[in-house]
Amino acid sequence: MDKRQRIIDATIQLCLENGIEKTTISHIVKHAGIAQGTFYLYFPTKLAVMPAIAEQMVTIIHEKLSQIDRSESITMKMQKCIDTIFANTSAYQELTKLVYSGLTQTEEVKQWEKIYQPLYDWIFEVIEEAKLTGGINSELDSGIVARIIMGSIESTAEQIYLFDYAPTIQVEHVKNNLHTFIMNGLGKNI
Amino acid sequence: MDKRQRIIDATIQLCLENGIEKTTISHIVKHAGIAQGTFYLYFPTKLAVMPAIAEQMVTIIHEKLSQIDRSESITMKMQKCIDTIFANTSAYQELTKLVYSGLTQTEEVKQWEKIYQPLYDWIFEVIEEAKLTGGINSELDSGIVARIIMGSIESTAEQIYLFDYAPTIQVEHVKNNLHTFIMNGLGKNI
Amino acid sequence: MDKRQRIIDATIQLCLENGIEKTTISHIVKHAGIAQGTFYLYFPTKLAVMPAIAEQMVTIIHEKLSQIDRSESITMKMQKCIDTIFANTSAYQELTKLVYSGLTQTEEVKQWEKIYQPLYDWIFEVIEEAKLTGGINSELDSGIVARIIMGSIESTAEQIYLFDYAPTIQVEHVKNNLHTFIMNGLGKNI
Amino acid sequence: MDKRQRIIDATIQLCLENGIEKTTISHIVKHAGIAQGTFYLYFPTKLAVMPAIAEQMVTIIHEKLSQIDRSESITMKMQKCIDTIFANTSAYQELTKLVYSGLTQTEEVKQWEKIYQPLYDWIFEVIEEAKLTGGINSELDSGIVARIIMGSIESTAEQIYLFDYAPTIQVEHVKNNLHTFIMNGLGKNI
DNA sequence: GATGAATGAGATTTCATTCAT
DNA sequence: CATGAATGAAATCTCATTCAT
Repeated sequence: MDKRQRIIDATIQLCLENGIEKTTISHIVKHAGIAQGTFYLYFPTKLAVMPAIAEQMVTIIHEKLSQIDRSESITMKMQKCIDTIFANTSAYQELTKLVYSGLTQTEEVKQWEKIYQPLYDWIFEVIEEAKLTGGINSELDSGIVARIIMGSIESTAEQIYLFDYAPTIQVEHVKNNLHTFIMNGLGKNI
Repeated sequence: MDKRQRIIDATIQLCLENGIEKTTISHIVKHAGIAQGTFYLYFPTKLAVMPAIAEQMVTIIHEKLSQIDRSESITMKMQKCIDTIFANTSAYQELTKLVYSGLTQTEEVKQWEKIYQPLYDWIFEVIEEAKLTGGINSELDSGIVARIIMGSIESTAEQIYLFDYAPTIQVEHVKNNLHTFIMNGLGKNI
Repeated sequence: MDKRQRIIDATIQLCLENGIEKTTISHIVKHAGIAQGTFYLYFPTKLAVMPAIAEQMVTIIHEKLSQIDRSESITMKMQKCIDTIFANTSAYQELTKLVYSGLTQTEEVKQWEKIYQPLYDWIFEVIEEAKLTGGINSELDSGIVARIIMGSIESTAEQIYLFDYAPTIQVEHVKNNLHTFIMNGLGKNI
Repeated sequence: MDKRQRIIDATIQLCLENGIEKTTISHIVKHAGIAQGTFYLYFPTKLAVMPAIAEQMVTIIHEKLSQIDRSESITMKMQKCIDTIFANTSAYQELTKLVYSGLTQTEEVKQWEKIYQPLYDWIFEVIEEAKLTGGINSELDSGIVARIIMGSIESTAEQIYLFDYAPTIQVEHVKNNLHTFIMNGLGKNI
């Protein structure tokens, strides 16, 4: 019904199937079941749809993170955060690729920061809280470290699921290393 | 002389100037000073040039890392590694974007792992050596952590230079946080 | 007005002037006064226009045959049929060639039968009527003989006009032989 | 070994597989295992290979016709001629198509007459002999009728094998009609 | 004779964009 | 708001032909 949403859905599906380059507005409108001209009533270009897709994906992750019990330890929270990102990257491998290359291809790149904000905020809160409750003993800038952590989790997940590093069987081993590294990094247990 | 190299060079330069989308094969051949058809003798499509570019970029970084004195401490080496990646990402912002979206758009994705191998190996050696000389006291898997570290450095650099996070003035502050986080992560000073 | 018809007309005219090989889609659209992309809204390839042309040509011949008075003798009708096919092959030499090689080059070959049907039907009717009125005394299968006759007329006309057999001056002599042969073949005058 | 023959063979095979239009000199030389430039030492263009192919095909038919016993009756000879052409068209359906459209596409068309000469001559001799021995009582011009007959046999065979007329099961029925028609046409048995 | 990398004119094809309905 | 036929600039891609080796 909602034409805007139908455009987004069609774009996701087509890009997943054929890649961004080969997905054209003509294909999108055909797949969305709308007229050629209608596209332009909602988006100026094909790449302008990407932020909407990214937003949708970030929202999914954020919802999962929000369900984590606030009273849990930072160790546990970070564990679950890693699990969530890994699960998401695994499930939406191609979509992740899509969002990445979609965003990097345009001036929309700058929006990345804003779209990711909720995730950074979530980690930020976790760190700040841990600082207060003595969960960690860190001198680090929470805002910056939040980004570093999110980046390291994502890039590790990508290396595994997108770039084919390591047999899938070792995923747990990698996740454990990553978790230890991050907790160490935050100065936990010192 | 070498036509293949001239195609790669032209592709890099044009993509840096105008972005991937707007760089066409027609532009490339014109800039490379070769005939239209000659392009197809070396690459089947525009995107097929990307792995060659990625390789070249990794080579540049690797050469810089190789120049670091082997006798330096791991702390110093990691510092210089961060500096190198940041400098590179800053200098070749667009090329970085290019490599990223170029690689993710094709089946070549899987090559990424292989192309990056030299960089992972360099960090791996640094960690292993530090373990031996007592520079760090880590139980972590060096192969995995090498990838985590490289990922965290790159993603942080990208957030700064590509996604416009943080005013440039704070770059040193971010780098310090990143360095501390990594060294902590490795279990240094425990 | 009708873009499809304009494409067909332009294709015919250009192929008559320059041959099929040298007629390009670019030429066709220019001559038809439409945009390059418009061609592809109606036909996927140049050769896909051929069946439409064949149909048009058969229609022309069929109209001429239809004008022949039904009350004439089979001898007269066959004479006029020969004259019509010869005149047509002579006038549209290149178009005939075009239709032939156009149709044989694609999967459309099978359509030939269907397109030619009206001509076969016309001869079929003539033979059947002659059988009834005693014009001929033939045991032959009218459907099959209709095709044999049409084939012999066309191939003879082609030998003369396309393959340059016999000086033009002898055309009447050839036509007479052909007519006698066909009438004999049908068992006339026995 | 013989490069000329290898070009011809490659051209036949490739045209049978992909059609004339889509067969390029590049494909031919690759398939023939010779260098790009070598082609031009033997043929000026792709279509210039066609007469060589036609010649090859006509030679095959002519050899079969030559094996027919000279002492047989014209009725028998014509029967065997029909059988030979039908068998050939059936076996080399695609090659026939190829030769046809290949020849009609160029100025080489005029060579058709010359290439076919041996076949016309064979029928010519048969008719002339029959005239002498009283096998037929025809006033027709043997040279012209030879062409008419050959044309009618070929076009009928094509209708059956190329254009899909009539179920294969009726082939004998068609051949019988054709034979009767031709013998009648020649004035036999009057 | 034979080679095959290189050429580049020109063909096909695509597709974002418009605009009258 | 919505449509979709038409556009045409510009892209990709082909391929006959050449020529230095």
